[in-house]
Amino acid sequence: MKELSKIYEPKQVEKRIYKLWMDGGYFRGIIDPEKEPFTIVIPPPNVTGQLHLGHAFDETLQDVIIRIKRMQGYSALWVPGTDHAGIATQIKVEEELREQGLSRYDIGRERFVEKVWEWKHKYGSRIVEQLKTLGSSCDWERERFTMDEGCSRAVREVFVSLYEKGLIYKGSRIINWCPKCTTALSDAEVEHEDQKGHFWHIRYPLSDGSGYITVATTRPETMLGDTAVAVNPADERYTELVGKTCILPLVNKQIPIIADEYVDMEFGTGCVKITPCHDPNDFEVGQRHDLEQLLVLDGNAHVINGGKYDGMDRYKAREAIVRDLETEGYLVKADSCDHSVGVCYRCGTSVEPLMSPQWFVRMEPLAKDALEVVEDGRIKFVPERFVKIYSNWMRNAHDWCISRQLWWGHQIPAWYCADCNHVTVSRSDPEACEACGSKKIERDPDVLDTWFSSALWPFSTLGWPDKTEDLEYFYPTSVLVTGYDIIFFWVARMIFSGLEHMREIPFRTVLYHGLIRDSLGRKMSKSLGNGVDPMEVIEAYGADALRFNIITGNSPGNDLRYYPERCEAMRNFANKIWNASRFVLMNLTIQDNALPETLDLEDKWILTKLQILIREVNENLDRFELGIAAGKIYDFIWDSFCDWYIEMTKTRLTDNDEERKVRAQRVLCWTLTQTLKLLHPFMPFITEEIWQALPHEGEALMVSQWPAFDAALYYPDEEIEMESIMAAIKAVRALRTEKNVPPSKKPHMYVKTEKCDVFERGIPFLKKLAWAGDVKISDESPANAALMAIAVTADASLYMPLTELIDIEKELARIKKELIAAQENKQKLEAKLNNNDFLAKAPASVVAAERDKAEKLDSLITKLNESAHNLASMN
RNA sequence: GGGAGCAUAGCUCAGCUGGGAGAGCACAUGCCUUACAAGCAUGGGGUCACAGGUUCGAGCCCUGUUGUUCCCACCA
Repeated sequence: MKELSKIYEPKQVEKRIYKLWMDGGYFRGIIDPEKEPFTIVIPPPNVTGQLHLGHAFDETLQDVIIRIKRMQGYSALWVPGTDHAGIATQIKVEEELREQGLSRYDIGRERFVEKVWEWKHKYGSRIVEQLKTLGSSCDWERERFTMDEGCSRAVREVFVSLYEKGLIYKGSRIINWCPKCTTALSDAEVEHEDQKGHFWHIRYPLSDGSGYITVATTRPETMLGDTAVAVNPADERYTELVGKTCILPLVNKQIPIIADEYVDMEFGTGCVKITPCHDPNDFEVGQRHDLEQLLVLDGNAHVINGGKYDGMDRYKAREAIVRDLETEGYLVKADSCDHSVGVCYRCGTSVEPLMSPQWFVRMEPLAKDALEVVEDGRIKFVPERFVKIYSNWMRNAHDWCISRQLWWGHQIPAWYCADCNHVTVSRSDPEACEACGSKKIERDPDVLDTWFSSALWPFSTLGWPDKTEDLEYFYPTSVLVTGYDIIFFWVARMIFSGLEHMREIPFRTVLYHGLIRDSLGRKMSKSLGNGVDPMEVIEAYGADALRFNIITGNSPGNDLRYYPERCEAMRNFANKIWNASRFVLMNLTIQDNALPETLDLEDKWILTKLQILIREVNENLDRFELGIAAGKIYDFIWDSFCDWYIEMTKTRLTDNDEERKVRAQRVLCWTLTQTLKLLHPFMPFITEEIWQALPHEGEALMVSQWPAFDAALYYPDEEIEMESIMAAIKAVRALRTEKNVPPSKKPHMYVKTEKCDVFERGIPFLKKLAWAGDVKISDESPANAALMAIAVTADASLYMPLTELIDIEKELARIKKELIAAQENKQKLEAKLNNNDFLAKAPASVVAAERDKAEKLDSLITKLNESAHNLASMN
């Protein structure tokens, strides 16, 4: 490394280091009764997907956490895996087929599913490789797939057992149907967007010829399926119409006029057309009034049972029906209006509510416990505000439609008997109907919602339904890290599934993160073309830079804007560490890595700063404040270690005194090592690379011990002394900058202070860091003070004979500015200290601290006044 | 219709259980000070959205207002 370039080149390091970890087997989760387990299961990315920045965000957070826990001595396990992603994957394969002019029906189910498996084998490893590139320390020997043998068995077991408990049922209900994906969707899979539309007012003639009743609708095409018109029973306008019938225009069918509480008298005309098969409310009304059910749209959203409109697409039918209504004089008016339209979350097509026989999970019995464990804190949400969102959903969750009219997925284990209609639901494929023994049974063609298998992920990946050792040891998992956008899809369902099947929560804490947006705050999407490929970022800046960019400045639950410039800054940081380490190595003559027996002032200072850092970082990490922790490590390395400590050691490293030299080396090396440990979870590659080059014990940084606060290395007095010298150095630098004095000019310096012994020890630093020539320390003012420039701190006045360079006016102005600021501060403090309320009510420590500040300020003001006076006399 | 988040420097964002406003980038000035110019030093720049309240003390807690983003919702 000593020979290596001035610039850190991640490309030459990352692959090699990852291999070192893999070869060492450090990622393996090992069952060890002596240790406490710490488990994370990965939110499985789509098996055929590509890593995007959202994944990078998610995985980085998990990797940071698992690496910290591993170093803290837990038996850490991060279970990786991928999701079969029903619709998404099926669509991709269908697209490929389409390029050959084929549809899935052309090749048939069996061949199609084979093709998807081929696709999975072709692309399934891509995302895994990308995760590795990012540095993810997953236990790859435990990698799982939602459709692998074990997970499939878990799915089957869960389905059958829920069915047996009556928690899964099949029924004809209104579901959300995507005409493009030609499948049912769950409520969670429907997104709502406001669209401009019309509110059509349509006259339905009364059968007895006594007039009309006017209804209003945004979807006139559904009138083909109307089987009633409803009014509110309390609505006096229509009381006498209830019980009569009216004639459905265009269809010329008599339908009843009924009274139902559901109707809002204030809204529209107060009359509602009832279409039981195409609207959830109307369905309910229909049930209450025993209305006829008439389906008028098929799976492609083409009209059926609609006479001359049959075969028309739903929008074409709407146009035609409106036109006909107008021609025939039934259309009263068409108001423009905004209304909320449900669209498929996959393809964006407007979903069609329609009645269809589907499988459902009964939510009410499952929701109760799931609600409780989150509300009573057995499962902790970070940040807490998501509890409310979760509770609200869980309280109002409708039954979950789990059947999908797809081919790729877990096929529902239900067989229908052609002879007796009995449904056989079974853990193993049946030969015959369990009720009548008939062999004429046929399996339900539908598959399960992808999220049905994801819901089992925390325990199916650990071997359930078998009672495995993994399950025994690693379940419940410790932290789940995921985006707040899938609380309902995934988190909620894992919680009730864990409780139902394991009788135990699936995880103790859920750490939510936000979405990654582009630099303009927009969601990253294919259509906008604003997506950023993490692989390209890693190629350009390195995985560590990407990781650090993502972690710093983000707080739990908040969205993150991605800024390429920030990656550059983080790359620069990596380079900074690289060069600091090069410096340490260049000067290193020792073979072991231990602190020296004697410590100098600056050593005690940096060690104290390090202890403070360790304490704070650990506190932040306990609260999942990863960004704050990372920021503090950044500051320590760049400011404390590089800009100050390394510079300070230079005075010793060039010394002839061998003992002093080695002391500096030891503290440098030890401090760097501790710092690398703290930084490792965030920037694993560069830290490991450097650590390997430093004198060390053990095989790898990633399995070394995490730093703990050590009171024996905490020297608060020396810290204050050193900071006092540093303040003097800063003041001198400022003065020199003010006067444009280059570092090459090294004037004599005279320090007047009451802390002579401290400043005696500071002489080398004043020479090195404040570019002083000879330095004299005294508690008296120099004889020729009037001819000198003065820098002032609370503990010292520093005089330099720079008369010829001084612009006295400017200097006076500067000092006066400083004086005014100090006096203002003093006034505020005085006010506080003269306030009896403050003295009486504020904690004693705060009062003492304020008094201390006041004393320091007094001293500073005196000195500034002195300087001003001197300068004025020179003028 | 219900709920939540956000509003802090030119930009993007931190800011812990209330105790003198921070970082990165950008900007200005000066430095090749033999680890690093992807660097060093120094500096300018903020009515913490607005209005009340609680408190000895508010960016932080409470109430309201405005702007903005998002989530949920079966008024056709």
